[in-house]
Formats: sequence, structure tokens, C-alpha cells
Amino acid sequence: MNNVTMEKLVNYCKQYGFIFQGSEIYGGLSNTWDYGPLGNEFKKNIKNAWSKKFIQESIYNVGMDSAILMNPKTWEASGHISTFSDPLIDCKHCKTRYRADKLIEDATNGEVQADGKTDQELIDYIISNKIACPKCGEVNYTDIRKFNLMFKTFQGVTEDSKATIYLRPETAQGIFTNFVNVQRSMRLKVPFGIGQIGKSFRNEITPGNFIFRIREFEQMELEFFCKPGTELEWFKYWKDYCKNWLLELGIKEENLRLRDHDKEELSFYSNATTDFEYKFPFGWGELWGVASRTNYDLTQHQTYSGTSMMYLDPDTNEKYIPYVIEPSLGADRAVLTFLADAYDEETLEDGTTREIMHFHPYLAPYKVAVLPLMKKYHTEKAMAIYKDLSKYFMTYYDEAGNIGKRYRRQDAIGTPLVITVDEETLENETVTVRDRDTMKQVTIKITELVDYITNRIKF
RNA sequence: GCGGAUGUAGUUUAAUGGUAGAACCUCAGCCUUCCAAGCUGACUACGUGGGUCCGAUUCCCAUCAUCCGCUCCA
Repeated sequence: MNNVTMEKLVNYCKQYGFIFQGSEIYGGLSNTWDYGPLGNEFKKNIKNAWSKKFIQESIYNVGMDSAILMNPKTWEASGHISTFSDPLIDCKHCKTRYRADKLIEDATNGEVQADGKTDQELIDYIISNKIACPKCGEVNYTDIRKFNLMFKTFQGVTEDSKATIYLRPETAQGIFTNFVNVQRSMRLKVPFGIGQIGKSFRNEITPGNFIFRIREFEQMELEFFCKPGTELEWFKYWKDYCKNWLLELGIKEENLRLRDHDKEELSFYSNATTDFEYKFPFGWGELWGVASRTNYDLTQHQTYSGTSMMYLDPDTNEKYIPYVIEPSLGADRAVLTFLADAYDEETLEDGTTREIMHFHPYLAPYKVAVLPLMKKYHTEKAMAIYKDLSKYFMTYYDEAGNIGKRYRRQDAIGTPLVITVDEETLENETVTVRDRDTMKQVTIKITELVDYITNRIKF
């Protein structure tokens, strides 16, 4: 039974120390969330799982970690300074908000391209052609207001506008600008990829849905460079790779769908894009965008920086700017996905329900819990086992309350293995290990515990 | 940012123009030898700031936050 709602999920996260509202004691700050002890471990495990699959286990890929603050020219080249600021207008009559360019394009069925127009040209066009509000039919708009989706700040101690810099709105550009450095220093041959996990910032007009759309978020991005003409093969390759990652980590397939962008939806530089959508409690939402971006990014940086982004193919002696496949995954969205997917409620005999999390063991915040059966008799031995295991795994120790209650607590936070220390332990050096998924108990020698747990949590 | 709703312990809630009860949770003690048992006790709340009033958690205003629509695309 899994009738998870966002409300339940938010409450759950708070209750068990996964995610708290940001700045809570000061009344909060809109759409900021802090990861608590369990959420931090959980997210870390998700990032590690990504890194393991996409960097460690991929013969093609390497990792890096670029700076959040970059030379502002980066954003001119990437197009973020011009296209990341949407020209928004409101209908004064019915208060609906539109993007001025979209309004024109929709009204003319795409015949009028609004892309290159200035704000004044947009508003002039709307007024002179009497483009009515689709909702109420009035032609009565506010002026265009620009919302630059990039956070601005200042480098240096004075607020000198010449030193305006931006918090990066995506991690990708740090990879593109280091393309040559990484390729050379790692002696890489195309095809190869560079992956990165890091924070990005977007001044979203309307964030919401818990950690689904937040202004400060973390991305796990791969930029995969390949020879022009091979990009669609690699596009498929990485799509399958991404899907397998999700399924291997236990995501239910019925909650996942892949949606290809049609021609109208594609970005002008992309020749194929697929969104991985997950069925969140609030509806389908994008989790992972896989885009074939042609050579747009590297070409832009070559143009703006004057640095060659050409690759000399040693086999054919061809020179070309590689094409790029970009699977871009939101870490916080991944957290939400894995939380929602693992959430389960079990109805007990007395009619009450309890929460139980079926995390993949690799993702579980705690791998194992050590419980002395009787506080009075078994604490010392249990502590010794805890100390030993905690060298290898995130290990929980709990001696409060009766044993059943402590089992349930571990179920609620998704701990895959629970060890009970009892009289047998003191006599034979064995413990009882209970598996959350099978609910079976096995007796294991203390000396074999580390191997047993390692095997159980592998991914 | 706009329109609508909401705001009482960690959670779910009760009552009231005279500053608040409860249940579950949590913690401690007793008991208990494998799945939220029992007993005793303890902690914890009127989002924030103004205004009206002798007095406000309650009425009014503002603000902050959350939820639902408009915008999106990690």
C-alpha cells in the first residue's frame, strides 16, 4: 500500500531528520530546505551511487568539480545572460502572467519568431496587433518586466557594478570551459565524458513542491563528447544507462516514463532530448533531462574565448568540435524520487498505520542497527559490536524501549539490517540479523558480520 | 510576483476576548529475553510585528511561511 502524498512526505522528512525547512526559527525563507542527519546521508549515498555508475564504472568518463563563480563572459557565451531572462507581462484585467515572446508565438501559431526581438519590439507588436489575453480576451497589459534567473553578486568588497558576477545556473559550463584541460591532462580520446556534482542557483519565479523546484539546488551532470554523426547512438546509449541506474536502485518502472521532445519543444541547438519523468505525489515531473546538444556549447566558448575547442582525432587525423550528450539529473529531485518511491504504509492489526521505507540498501542512511535485547545484560557487548561496525558502515545504536519498538524505528528510516545482541551472543559470539525486506532472521558469527553486511548493501 | 485557502507542542487536534487541554511521538525510571505491551513521571505550542481593548491565541492590519491555480524543464 503506497498512498503517499506530499504532505506525508514532508512530515516524514521532518519527523525523522531527513529534511527541515530552511531558517525555520526565523519564520523560514521561501523554498529553502536543510538536509538533516538522515537526509544528508541519504543524499550523499545517492550522489555516490551516481558517481559510482557514471564515473567509477564507466570506462569513458572522468569526474571534476568546477567553481560556482565563473568569469561573466561564460554566461554571455552560454546564452544565459540573454535567454535566461524571460520577458514577462501580466494581463491587468485577469491578472494572468505570460511570457511576451510566447504570447506572440502562440497567437500567430509560431509564424512570428519573437526570439530576436527587444522588449520594446515585443510590447509594440502585442499592442499594434491587438494580441488579446488568451484567458479573458482583453488587450491591457503591464510593461515587460525582466526576471533574470541568475543570482547576481559582487566580486570584491565594494558593490561596483563592473565586478558583477553570477552564481552558476548550471554546472555544465564549468565542464565545457575545462574541456581542453581535462582532455589533455587525462590523455582522453573522444568519445569521453566529464561528470560533475555541484550546486546551481536559479531565481525561479515560482518554486515549489517541497524540494522539487528550489532556487538553490544540486545537479549531477555528465557532458559526454563524441564524434559528430555518432551522437544519436550515444544519446540512446546514455538514455539506457540512466534508466538502468534508476531501476537498479529500485525505482518502480511504472512510476517512470521517458518523454521525447518533439521538434517544437526542442531547444534550437538540440537535435534530440528526452525527459525522464517520475510520477511524484503531485503528478508527473521531470527528473532527468538527457539532451543531444550538438557542438553548440563548445563552439560558443571557442567563439567568445578565442580558445580552440577543436579535437584532433588521432585515428583519422580529422579535426572537429565534438558533439555533446548531456544527461542532467537534479540531486534534490533524485532524493525526492527515491523517498517517494520507497515510502510505504503498513496497516497493523489495530487499524493504525506505520511508515516503512524500502530504500535500496546502498542508499539507506544507516546500513545496520545494533540493538541489545536487554539493556541490563547486553549493552556492553552491543557497544563493542557497534564500535567495530561503525568503522565500516553508518551504524545505529539503540537501547531505548522494548525491542519491537526499536525494530519498527529502523523500518521507518529504511535500515536494511538490524542486529540483536542476546544471551547467545555472550555465549557463542553470534548475533541475530534481521533483514528488513525478507523479514527473515539469521544467526551470524560476529567475525563474519562485516562481510555479510558488505554483501547485502552492495550496488 | 498575481488570485484563493491556511497558520495552536515534533505530529494530529480541542477550547476560549481573561495567556491553553488531549492523543500519539520523544525522554527518564520500573518492568520486559525478539516486532510500537504495561506502570510512574518529565519536556514541549497559540508563525512574526503592529493596532483596537482594562486585557487578545481569539477581532483588525501588515509581514513571513505553507498549500492550490498562472509560470516551468534539474
